[in-house]
Amino acid sequence: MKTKEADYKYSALKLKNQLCFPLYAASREVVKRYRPYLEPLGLTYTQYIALMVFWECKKCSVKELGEKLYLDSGTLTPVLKSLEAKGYVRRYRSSEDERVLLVEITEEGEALREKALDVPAQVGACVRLSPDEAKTLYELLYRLLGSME
Amino acid sequence: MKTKEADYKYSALKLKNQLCFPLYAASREVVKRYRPYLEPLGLTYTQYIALMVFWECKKCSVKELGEKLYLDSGTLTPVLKSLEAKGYVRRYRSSEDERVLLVEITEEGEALREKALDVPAQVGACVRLSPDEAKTLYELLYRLLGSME
DNA sequence: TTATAATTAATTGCATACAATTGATTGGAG
DNA sequence: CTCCAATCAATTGTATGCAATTAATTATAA
Repeated sequence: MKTKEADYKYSALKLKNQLCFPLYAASREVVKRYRPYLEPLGLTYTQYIALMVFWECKKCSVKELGEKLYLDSGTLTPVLKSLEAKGYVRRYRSSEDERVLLVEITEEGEALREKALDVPAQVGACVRLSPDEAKTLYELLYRLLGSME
Repeated sequence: MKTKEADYKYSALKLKNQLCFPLYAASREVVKRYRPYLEPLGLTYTQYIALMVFWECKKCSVKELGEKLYLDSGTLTPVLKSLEAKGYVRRYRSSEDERVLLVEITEEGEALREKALDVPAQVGACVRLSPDEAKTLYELLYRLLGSME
């Protein structure tokens, strides 16, 4: 087989022709940018986005949280136990359905919201996309997520 | 503080207003879609993209591989040892510079390329974005990656 | 009612990711 | 030539992610 034919045959297997790879790489690179700002708050990125849910809805079940974050109990259980150990959430079984574990934010968890106020802007400053580009990227990512249901 | 004022104050901390979150979620969801197609080949996604590099360049150092994949030796060392255990790559120190570990694809590794030929299209079928959308997303992701150097 | 199916978290096992450190080797300044 | 800094991979320790299984509880069908 000639080189050019092989190039064509295998072109779909080239890293440069993948959509998933820059998605995977960019995701990790951006998450890394959170560390300098979250570490002083004693939070990891996963703990931070979990808290973000509780800052908005105060209380929800592990299942609901998992649906919002696209994570399962295998990942969330240790994250929530860690947040509970830090005093930011309470965990307890629902009295109406003992299968359901409810998670509720504490006063300390609420207070952390103030300290996190600047995090989005600080991380945003690391990412030099125009507002238009960021908006388009945002919309395409949600379209991608929605297209995989 | 009134509710509307609080809404405004904390709007940057809402999950829906994050660019990173859909990036993080979409990345994991897409990587998950590889599993049914990579498992029969005995590969994980990380092993697959590492092999993708070797299918193109035959041989490179851990450092070079890390630059291409945005991964460090802490992640790559076990991945490469696993690929070596499966017989897909060889690992050896450079004779010119003993600090450098060279990784080279084997015949078995080359052969796997044939079996992986359909993987990109199979995963692509799970993602229903138009060619234009996919192209724009691809470009924005690389722009994002480049903007964080 | 009662046996079975479905639901929900937790657990287990494995494979990353990555910061920080270590160890071996090389390069460079004086 | 000789330290000393730099480089490179491996190691260590921590925190995910996730598939698969388990355990407890609830819903449902016969």
